[in-house]
Amino acid sequence: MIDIRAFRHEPRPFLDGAKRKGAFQQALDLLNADEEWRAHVASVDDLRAQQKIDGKPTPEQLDRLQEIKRKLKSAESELADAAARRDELLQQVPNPPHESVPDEDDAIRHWGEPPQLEHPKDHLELGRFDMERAAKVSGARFGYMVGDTALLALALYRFALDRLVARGVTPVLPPVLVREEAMYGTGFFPSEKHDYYEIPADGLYLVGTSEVPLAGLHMGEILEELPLRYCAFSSCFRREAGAAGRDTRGMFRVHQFEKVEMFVWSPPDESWDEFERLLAIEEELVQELGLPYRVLNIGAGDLSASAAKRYDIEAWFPSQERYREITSCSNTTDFQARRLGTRFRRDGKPETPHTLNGTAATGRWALAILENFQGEVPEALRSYGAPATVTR
RNA sequence: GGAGGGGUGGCAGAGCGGUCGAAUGCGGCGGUCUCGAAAACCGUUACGGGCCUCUGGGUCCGUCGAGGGUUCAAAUCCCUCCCCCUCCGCCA
Repeated sequence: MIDIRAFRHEPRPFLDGAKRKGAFQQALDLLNADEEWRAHVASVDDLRAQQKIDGKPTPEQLDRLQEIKRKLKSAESELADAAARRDELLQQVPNPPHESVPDEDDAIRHWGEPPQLEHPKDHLELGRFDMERAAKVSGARFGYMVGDTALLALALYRFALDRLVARGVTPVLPPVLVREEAMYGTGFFPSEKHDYYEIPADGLYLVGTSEVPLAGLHMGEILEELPLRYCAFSSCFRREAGAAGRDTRGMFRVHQFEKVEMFVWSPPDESWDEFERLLAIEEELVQELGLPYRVLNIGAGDLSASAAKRYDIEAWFPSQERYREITSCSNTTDFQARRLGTRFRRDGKPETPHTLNGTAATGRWALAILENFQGEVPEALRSYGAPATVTR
């Protein structure tokens, strides 16, 4: 959520930002709801102050105190209503985009050359994926990766983890089943609730990304030292309810995949440097694998509510003859941290840190590797257990 | 899954209807002492919100796992939920 006090103090940047993300009216409404809320806070606080008394009250005092109690009851319920309206709007006002965010997606850089292939085979023809049996066992949009293909994917995750650890990033194997609070705190709920799997019997949810358990790690804490740089390997689960009819072939878009995700807690004044560093790490990984790609500076309208800026890397997919997303990294500034209730101490005073996240490898990378090199495996992955050539 | 025991400040741990945001100890920070340090001693040390502000702060309100309730008054009494620990069972 946004910093309501900053918004109150200087509304313009937040209103402009909300406008770019299509939530101008909500921001305007919030300003009014907040003013109303503050009026109610004042009257309730005043009544409570009158209610204070040391020791036993005299009979005359008792009459007055009972009268105050009655007034308080209605004042408190009005306050609760005002707070609910304010909070609901507060959830809807997005993090303003950074000034360098364009209106439309902007390809800021290309690297590598798409391979010249007469008749490129796609990943299903190159690797060993068993989609039919997965459908039998789990349903549509699940897949088995078998043999060399499984080894390729595992080598990829281990490679990414290894490069990150070498940079001092702390590796984590997180829980992937989380409580509702973690989903709210990270901003995936309530807006995208239908996109994730729920375990009703236990009130838990399967995470769509390990960003959730990584962000949740320091929920409600006051951190003593920043930055904190983590990466996690986990399975990710997405219902992708609205995606039917698109990318249905093979493992390109499935309900379950594995991912190595980076997550950083940063002091506010360093987060834009951290952000560029995350992108640089992603590019180095993709470059070491030799995948041709482009970098997109994502347009304001495509940003999530929490992201102030986002870079995607899109790798070339020969079978589709186009660039497709393989990473996404965002600076959510203080938006997500405030919602999580995470702070850090600087000069003895608590402040809200910035959080950032970015992809360091996913199963989709394995598809890009198969398709771009038509079954040959990049040197970098061979020491992590992948065969030189993937056979089916 | 069964049976017990607990959740209080950075940590440990008192308090069990008003004088309690909360004893005491440890830790942290500042100071005295010292060539310096240790020890000792003195002081200080939770978070959030509203309003005011000479941006140093002032003032009022809230917070003792979370949410409800009883009461003029709740860390203390009642209800629901969450979490942790111990023993047994089960399991990788």
